[in-house]
Order: sequence, then C-alpha cells, then structure tokens
Amino acid sequence: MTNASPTSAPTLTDEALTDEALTDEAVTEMAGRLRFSVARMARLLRQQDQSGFGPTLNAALSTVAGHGPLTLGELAAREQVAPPTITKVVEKLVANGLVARTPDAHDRRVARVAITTKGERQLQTYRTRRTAWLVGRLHELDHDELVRLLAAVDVLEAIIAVPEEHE
Amino acid sequence: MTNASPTSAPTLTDEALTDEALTDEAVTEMAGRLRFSVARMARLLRQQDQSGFGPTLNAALSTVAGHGPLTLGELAAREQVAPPTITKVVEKLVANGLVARTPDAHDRRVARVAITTKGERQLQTYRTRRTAWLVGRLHELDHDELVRLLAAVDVLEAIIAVPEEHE
DNA sequence: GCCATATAGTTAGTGTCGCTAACTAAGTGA
DNA sequence: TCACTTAGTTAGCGACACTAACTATATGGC
Repeated sequence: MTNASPTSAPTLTDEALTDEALTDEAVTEMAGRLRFSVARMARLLRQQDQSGFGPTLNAALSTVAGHGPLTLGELAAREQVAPPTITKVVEKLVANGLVARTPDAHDRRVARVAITTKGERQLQTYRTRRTAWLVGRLHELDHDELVRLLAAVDVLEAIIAVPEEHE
Repeated sequence: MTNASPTSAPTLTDEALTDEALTDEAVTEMAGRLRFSVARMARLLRQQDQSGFGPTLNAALSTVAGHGPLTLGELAAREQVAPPTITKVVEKLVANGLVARTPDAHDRRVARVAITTKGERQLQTYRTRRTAWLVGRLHELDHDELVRLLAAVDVLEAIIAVPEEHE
C-alpha cells in the first residue's frame, strides 16, 4: 500500500490536482464520495464508542467546557440541533453530574449550563480512549496519506462551521 | 508546550507538511478533530436529506446496485452492519420496489437482493439532489481548499474500507 | 437414516439521536 | 392590561443500530 493509486478515481484526482479548474461535475462527484465516507465513518465511530455517552453528549460537553457557561439556546445553536434535543442532552449530562445547571437571576426563563469538575475529569479521561480506534486506523496509513488527511481537516471544519451571526 | 493551542492549527499543519515525523500526539489530536468533524457533518447531512430515504438505505441501495445481487449476509458485511439491521433495510427497500428479493434455489436459507429498474432510476434521480447541500458548501471553498479536500477523500475511503477477506 | 452442530436470516426488545407540534412560563411594550 | 415574543419543556414520532433469542435449513459423523 505504499503506492499512490487512488482506489476509485485516479484520472479525476490527477486532473484535479494539476489542472486549474475543478468542474462542477468533479465537485459533485467529490461531494458524493465525501457524503458516503462521512456517513459510514460516523457509524463506525459510533459502533466503537463504548463509553455509553454517544458522540452527541460528548460534543455538547466539550462545547460547554470550551465556551464557558452557555444558555441552552446558545448551546443548541452551537451544536446545530433543535431546542428539544438540547433539553434531553442537558438532562443526561446533569443527571450524570457532568454539567451544572443554574437559572439566570434576571431572566427566569433562561438557564445556563457550566461544566463541573467531574465533567472536566471525564472529558480528560475519555478524550484519548474515545479516539483510540481512529488513531489505530490512522497508524495504518502511510506518511503521505496522513499529511493529506491532516491538510483536509481544516477544510472539514470550515464546512461544518456555524454560519457567523453578525452581532 | 512551546506553541499555542492548536485549535485550528496553522502551526501544526505547517510543521507536519514540512517535517518528516507526525508525532503520536499530533495523530491523536488529528483523530479528535476528525472524529468531531465527521460526527457533526454526518448529522448535518442527515438534516438536509429530504428524500425520506436516509443515508443508510441509500448506501445499501447503492451497494446493491454496484455489486450485483448479494445475499443479505454479504450486504451486511459490506455495509458493516449487524444482520438484523440489514433485514430491516432490505424490508424497506423491497417495500418501495427498489430491490427485488429472491430465494436461493440450492440453499433455501439464503436470499439474494438485486436492484430493480425503479431502484436504478431512483438512484439516478436522487444522486444529484442528495448532495446538493454539500455541493453548495463546497462551492464556498476556495480552490486550494477544494484540492486539499479532494486529496483526502481517498484517504477517508481507505479508513472506512472493509478489511479484506482473503478468499 | 438420524442427531449434533453450524449457518442464514428473522423477531423481539432496547437505546440513542433527532425532529415537529404544541405547550408553559416569563419578559416586553403599547 | 392584553397581545406578543422568547426560552425552554413535554409529548409523540421516526430513523437507525444493537444484542439475545429464535426459526428454518443444511451438513457431517456415525
């Protein structure tokens, strides 16, 4: 597997890398492949997750950890899920003591969630474990493949980024 | 900890591209980011899917289309899904007339599924529509980003590939 | 021929994740 | 005060995926 022959579309890839224009057709085909890969990989990741806390809970916890106390609405927006979903997510996190929920003093409709010490500990503990499977897969790649993937991670992040609110 | 936190890490990327070794640490961090991106993107894709046939049904249909008639077991293996899951999937596909199910003549335990004309038509019709959202996102990227992403799609496909059976 | 075992697929039951619609509770403003 | 808006919840649904246990069929030894 040292060689660079792309599995499905050698011609397309070569052309695209050297040639200036990516045709609409090329972009569409790429989208199809990306879609497929992402869907499958998401399932594989979920299958590997032994922790009992699925990717959703984890992502939410991690967001709360990274972006300070958030209202439920803010969290929902960041996670790009509907409000009822966040209610359930927070319920579970609270039930497990990973986040604390406090009502706003001035506006009693809003509630804020902040990570707890236990939540931080858990995040630390599982951060490695959770990606172990994927790390294993990555180790099977050669250096060139790893570099290509790394170069693309930024792009993936850009694609999924929440559209900026101009406040 | 000489350098800044590599959240969207230009530094890390530069190093990796020029430097020979990707440290274990770098690979682990990359895995974490990839995991996150993939999970979220999978959800976004599902949200965008108006077709009523989720990614799973679609993937299965596409596999049946591409790899001729398959037994349910073979299909489950290719889709990397447990047998009961495939039963349900095939049920739905059959109910919608997208695949045909025929019992094996010699071994009455096994059943084979093959794509129907209607299934092929539907695959054609929705192939574009299904990726429209993603294509839109991709069009917002600049050329360099597109190229980087394209270069990585092969790698993603390698990661999710079914481990080869030496038949 | 007959039983033990293996294989293919199904049924039953469970769990996660996510949605929409409809609701409660609380703040805002004419 | 009454209409409107906003934050979050409840209820009910559906897709997707699993494990455990089952049915039906095949196969191999004796």
